[in-house]
Amino acid sequence: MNAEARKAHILKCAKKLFAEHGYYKTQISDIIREAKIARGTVYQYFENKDDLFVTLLENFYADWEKAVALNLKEIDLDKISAKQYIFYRIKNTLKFLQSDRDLCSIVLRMGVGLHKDFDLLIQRFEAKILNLIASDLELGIRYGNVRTDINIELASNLIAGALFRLSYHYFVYKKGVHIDLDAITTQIVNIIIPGIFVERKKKS
Amino acid sequence: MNAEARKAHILKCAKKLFAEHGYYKTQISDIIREAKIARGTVYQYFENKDDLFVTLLENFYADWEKAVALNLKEIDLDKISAKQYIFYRIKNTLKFLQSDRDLCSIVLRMGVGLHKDFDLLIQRFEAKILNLIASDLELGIRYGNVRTDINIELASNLIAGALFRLSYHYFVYKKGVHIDLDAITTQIVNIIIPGIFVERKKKS
Amino acid sequence: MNAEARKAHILKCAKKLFAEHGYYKTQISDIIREAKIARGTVYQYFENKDDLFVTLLENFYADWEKAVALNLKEIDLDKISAKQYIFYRIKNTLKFLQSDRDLCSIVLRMGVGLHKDFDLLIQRFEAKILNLIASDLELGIRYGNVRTDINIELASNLIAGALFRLSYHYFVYKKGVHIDLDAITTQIVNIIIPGIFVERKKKS
Amino acid sequence: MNAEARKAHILKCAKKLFAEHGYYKTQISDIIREAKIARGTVYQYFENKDDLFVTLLENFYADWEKAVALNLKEIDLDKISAKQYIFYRIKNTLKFLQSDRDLCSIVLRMGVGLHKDFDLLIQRFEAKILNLIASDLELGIRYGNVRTDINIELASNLIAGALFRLSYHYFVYKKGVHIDLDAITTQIVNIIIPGIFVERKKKS
DNA sequence: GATGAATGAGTCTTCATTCAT
DNA sequence: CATGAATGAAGACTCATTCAT
Repeated sequence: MNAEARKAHILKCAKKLFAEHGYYKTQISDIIREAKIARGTVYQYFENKDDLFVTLLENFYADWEKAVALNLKEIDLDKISAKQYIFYRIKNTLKFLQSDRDLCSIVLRMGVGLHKDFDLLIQRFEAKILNLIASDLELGIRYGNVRTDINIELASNLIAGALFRLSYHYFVYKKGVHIDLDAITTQIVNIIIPGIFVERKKKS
Repeated sequence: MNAEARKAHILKCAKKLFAEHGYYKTQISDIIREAKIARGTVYQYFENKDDLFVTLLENFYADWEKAVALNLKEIDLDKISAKQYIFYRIKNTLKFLQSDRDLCSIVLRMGVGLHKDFDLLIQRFEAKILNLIASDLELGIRYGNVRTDINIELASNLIAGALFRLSYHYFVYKKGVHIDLDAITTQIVNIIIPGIFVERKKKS
Repeated sequence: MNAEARKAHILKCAKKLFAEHGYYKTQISDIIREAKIARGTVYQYFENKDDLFVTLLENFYADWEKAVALNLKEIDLDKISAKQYIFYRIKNTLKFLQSDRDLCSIVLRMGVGLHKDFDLLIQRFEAKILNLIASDLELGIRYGNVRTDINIELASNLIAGALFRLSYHYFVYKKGVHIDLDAITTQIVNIIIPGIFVERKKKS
Repeated sequence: MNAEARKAHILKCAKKLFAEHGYYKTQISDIIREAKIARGTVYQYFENKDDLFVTLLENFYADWEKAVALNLKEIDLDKISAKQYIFYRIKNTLKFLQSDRDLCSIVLRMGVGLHKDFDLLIQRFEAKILNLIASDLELGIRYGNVRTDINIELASNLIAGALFRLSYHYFVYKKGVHIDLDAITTQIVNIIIPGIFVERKKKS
């Protein structure tokens, strides 16, 4: 196996383990066992464990950049509708993330990266929110407010993801900035409801 | 300080540090320095570091359960419209998450839990996606397809969050299950577009 | 409970635990749980854990001295045979050791004082030696060399105890001193055999 | 130094220290200082401190088994007298225990395994019993009851060892079982006296 | 005297990294 | 280049002892 190939091999094995057990629970010992190489060999190709992990992430981002650039080149803006454009963009984003489950797991870190035990606990919480949203949607369907062709599993994950990210963005990332909860909620509702709700002829 | 108060004090200090540096980068030494107590005192109130962390999470979930139960009691379903109901629900969810920034940071784990260095790298990726979405939205506004009253910062976080969660849900969590990317993308587009796009009189 | 009684109570509880789990595996926590007293109370009566243990041992030795002195006073050397004297002495020694099983266990430390696991391992070895001696005795009985009225269990423990102590005495305690193994073995054989072997009329 | 040799080297150093200071008072730090190796090296060869100690014991037992098997093979039962057989057996047992003073010290645990301080205390007690027995023997010699060719040091250790083991066996190990002290003492006396006492022509 | 929360020195153990072969 | 034994800094946890109430 030549240098290039060996480096790639190590990366692949490490990626799998990082995705499964997180950065801290993955030991060099695990990686060399998985890759069937000697302990010292890792350090021939990577400065240290950090470098190995960072290389993984950077490869991911480089791939992402390339994928986006490629996608943009393929689009002929004059020939497709805005809706088709959006469809195309979203599909390509999903396709990219789908192409490497391990990296997706690492980068999106939802329920990974800590102990298995912690993850389970966190997933329990997320499952609760998802259920709550799902039951609200079902309620809406029964009452005739929500469109019957909605995929509830998808819609509740979509809404939960949106709420989680917005919470993180406004409450953690932009800490200290004053937040007008009513204004934000109104915006969220305005964006989500039209796509979820049954269209009423008048005075909706 | 009585037992109850001391335990709460330790939890508070630990929470802050876990939120800031993640589980693994937070040492017992850090916690006792922050809490100004002796090493052994932590172990008087918690079995071990895990227990401390799990207690934090479990408290959070218990609080969440209580908050949801309380909110549901307050709602008089007959008196409010479906839209008002949604508004109320979303606002309360956000309010709850806003009430404890540290726990929000721990539980939503977006860019937390690993090294500062790794987090920055991951945030860079997320920022790129957010920018991409934002520029698409701006493009849409310029072309007259997207509503001009959309808050771009909010909308792009909403969409990114939705896409991240859906990717995680379908590609990581439901690994192995066959996924029809076109169908999923269509659903996503159908939900998001009505709230984002300018309503066209005909043939939109 | 007055001071005297409380001190005795603590000693009794500690003795039981030391006998069962050894010095190191017995924690102050165990003692105060057993004695149903507060942590600090132990230190009102004893300087430290060592002191507690040493007090136990010293009480034992003081009792032993008293018992021996008492026994000697009771004997009227002129009235009993040498054999009766030996009988009396041995019986009293055994009686004393029997009177306090916990202290006996602590002081004789055979298979106690370390982990349960270690003890089991050591007992396994001792059991093997005992079995070996017992089977030799049975062999001797079959061949008509050993007295049939011998209690094999007792005799093998007696012989094993003798050999263990002599080994310890000559090989550990008197380390460095030259040992003539043949001479010692001859002595041991000369002492043990007459009591074990069948008396032959001639040419034994 | 190859793996085999290094493991043996660690075992040897640990054995020496365990024999000298007991299991608990021997720290990993002591072992690595003695063996002139790094802390981590111990854990390359042994799971933990327990494993190190248990390995020592198990090696000892394995050696013992081998030694016994070998000895039995060497004996030609038809060619030696019963007395010679006993002599041979006892001598080999002693020889084996003599061959490894440290392990002998660990396994026989007489005055080892606790603090030096405790050991001294316990040895003081044992010395008292030994002296008592010795003085009884001297008394017997003066009165013409005990054989003059008896080695008093050896005989008193033999008797003490026998009594200690029997006490431990009947009072600690077989706790709960009813013990007939007179019967036991009679047996002991019957076994010991013939080898110690001067043979009387008549009316013994 | 009794209490038990607080203390912190002392230990074991882990694991990323090095380096001689 | 590959190897894997050796390293030792770092970190979690224990538990005898103290002391304010």
